[in-house]
Amino acid sequence: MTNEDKPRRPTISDVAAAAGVSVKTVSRVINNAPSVRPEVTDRVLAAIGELGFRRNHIASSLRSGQSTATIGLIIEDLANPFYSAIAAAVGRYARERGTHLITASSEESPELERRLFLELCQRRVDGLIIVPAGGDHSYMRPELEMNTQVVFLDRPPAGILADSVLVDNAGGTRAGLEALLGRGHRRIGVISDSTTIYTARERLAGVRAAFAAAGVPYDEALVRTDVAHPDQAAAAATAMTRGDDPPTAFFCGNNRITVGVLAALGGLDQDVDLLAFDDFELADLMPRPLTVIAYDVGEFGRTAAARLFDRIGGDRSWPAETVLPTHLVRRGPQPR
Amino acid sequence: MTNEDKPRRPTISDVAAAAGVSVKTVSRVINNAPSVRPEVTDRVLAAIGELGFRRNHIASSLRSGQSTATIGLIIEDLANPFYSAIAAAVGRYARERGTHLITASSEESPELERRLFLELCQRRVDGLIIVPAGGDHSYMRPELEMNTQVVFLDRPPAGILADSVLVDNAGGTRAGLEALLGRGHRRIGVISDSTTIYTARERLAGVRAAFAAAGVPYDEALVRTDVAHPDQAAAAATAMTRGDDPPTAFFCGNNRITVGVLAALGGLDQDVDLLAFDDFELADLMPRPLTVIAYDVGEFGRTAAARLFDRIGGDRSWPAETVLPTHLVRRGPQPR
DNA sequence: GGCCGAAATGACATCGTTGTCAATACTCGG
DNA sequence: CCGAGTATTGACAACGATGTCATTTCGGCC
Repeated sequence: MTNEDKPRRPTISDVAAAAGVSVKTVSRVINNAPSVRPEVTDRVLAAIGELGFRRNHIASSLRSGQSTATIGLIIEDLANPFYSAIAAAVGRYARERGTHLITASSEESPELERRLFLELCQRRVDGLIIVPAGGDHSYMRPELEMNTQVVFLDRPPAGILADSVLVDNAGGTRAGLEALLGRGHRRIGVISDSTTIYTARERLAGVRAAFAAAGVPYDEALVRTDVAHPDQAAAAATAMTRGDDPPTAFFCGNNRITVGVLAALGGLDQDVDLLAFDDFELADLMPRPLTVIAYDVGEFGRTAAARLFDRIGGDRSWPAETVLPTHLVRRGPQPR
Repeated sequence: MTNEDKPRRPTISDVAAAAGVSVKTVSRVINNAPSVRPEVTDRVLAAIGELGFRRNHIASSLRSGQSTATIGLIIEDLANPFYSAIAAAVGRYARERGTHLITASSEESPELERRLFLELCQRRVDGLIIVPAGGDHSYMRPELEMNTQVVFLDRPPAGILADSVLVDNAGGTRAGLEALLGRGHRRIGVISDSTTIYTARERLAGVRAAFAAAGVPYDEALVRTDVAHPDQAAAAATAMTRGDDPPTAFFCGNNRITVGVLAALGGLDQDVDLLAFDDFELADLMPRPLTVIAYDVGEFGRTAAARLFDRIGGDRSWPAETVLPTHLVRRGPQPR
């Protein structure tokens, strides 16, 4: 005869009934509001414990209207260590501020990015950090005007004004290439992601600048763009090494490409030198010389998160672009 | 004089006013409910477009009460590629079902796990996938009874009955060790995570079983547990190799340990053989023979997600334990 | 003892949406 | 042209919490 088959969660009003007080008093106790006698507080807390009551965060944030204590993160692909490092940093930063994180992968599709963004807005996240896939973000404008905060990470916004946190793609790449050139390399294979992507364009610009400054011709035959997957990078590297007058070094435009090129070169051709944008964990164990254009990815994520929380906290200053520096690190076989 | 400084989001009732219909009719249009004349639908849609209205998902799920179209994922550390691969798989599976994912890292703390779990329940997630850090999950019982679905991943629940999805830790490890023993190794260093962790215990059991079956003594001096960080693993490996009668092979109990051991061994001692639980991306480029106990991590996550969605969909069958098989893969320098 | 201000408490409206149910409009058959 | 049945629409309550404001209670003081 008990209706245990009806597992309704206890509400604030169940607690009120059990404790013999009004719902408002229960609300006060839950929120540590003043003006509740200790004795009543105890009674309410007892009822809460007994019923296993937990405040419905949904209802709470609907009523109070302001904060859902949730932020969104839209990245390209969580399985990519670069992005998961960002997600981890952002998640930790958020957690330290009592905020939860909804992560979504846009899979590099502008359309999906847009859908995810709007869905997260419907959930009334307090703000979003986004690594944009699309080239036009004017669709965000209404949401921005309605007080949703957005910080762009790794790539700047287009068509709207918003904070962004970037790395020094061109400068880092140029410095890296200058190092390669300084080591005597003249034929350098360049493998890049799609030039629709900001970072790829910037990095290629860095390549060109370095070549130009050194007076080395930019041989189109040694440049391959639109490489979206390690396998394609491997194929491109293999093709280049098979040509006549093959490259003596490669520039890998991102961590996915580096993986592909490393796999293609395998344990052979120890002489081929590598310059890679993005550091990675096992870099030192790679069987060949390797210079990485490195930066603190955790810091990258934290910086964006800090900016976002400033905005959520009410900062209405003019949007700013923050650029993180890179530095070169020699990896691979350590000379002993 | 305009009050644009008051960026209130338009509500369903603003739309109703603009379209000259009742809120209920707007609600019908939003939800594709039948019985709205096309002409009225158009009028409402026009108003929606004009005002930039977006349904408040918070209010919606509060009212309808059932689903928030959100699930939670509690893992140890999103920065670990193993967990990020899981998160990516779960996220994708969820997204394909119109569900969002809140990811949280417990940092291997039972207390934090508990807090995160309860917080996510307060947000009324439809269900959770959890890689538990704690050894007692009876605190979850009230929530389970109130219809929150939980699937345990990688480690089974303790103190409650719930679905779990595991891998064949003991069997996989035993098979791997048998391979090592078959290759003639007799002194095998074993480096393991804390034995408070289920997977570590199971894998150690697999080690012992393999040793016992082969009649090889289990030398405590070559066993190191409670290794939580690559640096500790590196230190442990270094210490063992410096002993007299050093191991000719190592078993690395998880991917973090493998990283540490690889770093410690560096490019030297090409003869030291490695057996590692968990495959990893650059394994083939490692400078030494390597056997990995591999399994499909994406499948692992998807299996848990599928189970969870079955539960959310109403499956009330008896909780089941699913065990994924492992297989051995030779990695490292390829014989040619 | 009675009065005053502060503390404690509760009644009720409200957040933005959807469920219930009643009211109205329209269709078709006879 | 009427009535039955269906399609369309809206009024109102409700989801579970909190804000507003009124009311009650209490301690202290003259």
